[in-house]
Formats: sequence, structure tokens, C-alpha cells
Amino acid sequence: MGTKYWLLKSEPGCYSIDDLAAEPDQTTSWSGVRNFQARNYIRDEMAEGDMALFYHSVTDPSAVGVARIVRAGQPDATAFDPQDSHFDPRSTPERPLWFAPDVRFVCKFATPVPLKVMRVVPALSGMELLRKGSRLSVMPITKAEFDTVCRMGEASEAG
DNA sequence: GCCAACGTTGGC
DNA sequence: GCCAACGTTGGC
Repeated sequence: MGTKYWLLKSEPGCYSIDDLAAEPDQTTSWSGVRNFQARNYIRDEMAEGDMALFYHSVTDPSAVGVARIVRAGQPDATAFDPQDSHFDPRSTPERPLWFAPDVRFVCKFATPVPLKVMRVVPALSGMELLRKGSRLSVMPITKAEFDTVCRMGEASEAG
């Protein structure tokens, strides 16, 4: 199967692309996803080598860079930890309910691509992100959409 | 801070 | 299985 493309959403106040870039190996476990549809994408479709747009929600909502999936979904360890805010007693190591891929920093856009700009670009009109009420934190996008946003993110610096 | 949209829970 | 209530998400 070929490379797939994703959009990963995070509140920057919780975990930003700068946080990812600052990790010792610029890699983190994308843990804490607690939505079944997003879980299914992670568990069933996400694969090593896939690429992702890193999206900041809530505060200045924008696509801010690119990350790469460097390990497919593994049981989400935060679900097993009673001290963790994402603890879920329904998930056990024997029967894990939640999964997390490892993602690695690739680049930060020279200029973030705001949601409201994405909304008016015809090539992006099919994105789940733009749907009213869209709340998924992990969603598939097309290579064309991925390439378009990357181009927009880098274009401002060149121009 | 507001509120629409959505997912989840729980009573029946 | 239905559906109202509730909590959360996230744009504005």
C-alpha cells in the first residue's frame, strides 16, 4: 500500500509543533486520542512512512507543519496509567482499547496556513477539517491536499 | 465567553 | 433500541 496522508490536530497549549521539534529525538507517542473513529484510523490504517499535516486548533487555528509516522499504532500506555488524565480503565494491556502512533517532526511551515485561508482554496474544499462541526483529531487527507497545504506554508517565505 | 455540533451515557 | 441529557470540542 502507498503512503497515506493525515491531519493531526492538537491544541498548541496542550502540545504544539514546537514541543514536537523540541523532543530529544523530535519524536513522540501521539497518545491521548479518545475518539473511536480517530482510534480506528490509527489502529487500522495508519502505517510507518505515512505523512501528516500538524494542525493547531483553538488558538489561531492553522496548519503549522509536517510530521511523519515512524511507527504504526501501539497500545496507548496513557490509558493504563491511573495517574494520567487520559486514563481509561476499560483499556487493558491484554485488551487495549486505545492506540497511539509514534510521530516525528519533519518541518515547521515558514508561515502557518490559517483555517480561514484553507476554507477558500478550491483544492481543499473536500477536507473533513472544513466541514461544519468537524471534531475529529485524526483524519485522512489526500496527497493533493497535503501537497497544496505544504506549498502554501512555504510560499510566503519565498515571496 | 458563547454556542453549535457532535459523541457518549443512561433511563426506559 | 430510542432519545434526552450531558460533556466536550473548537471556531468565532
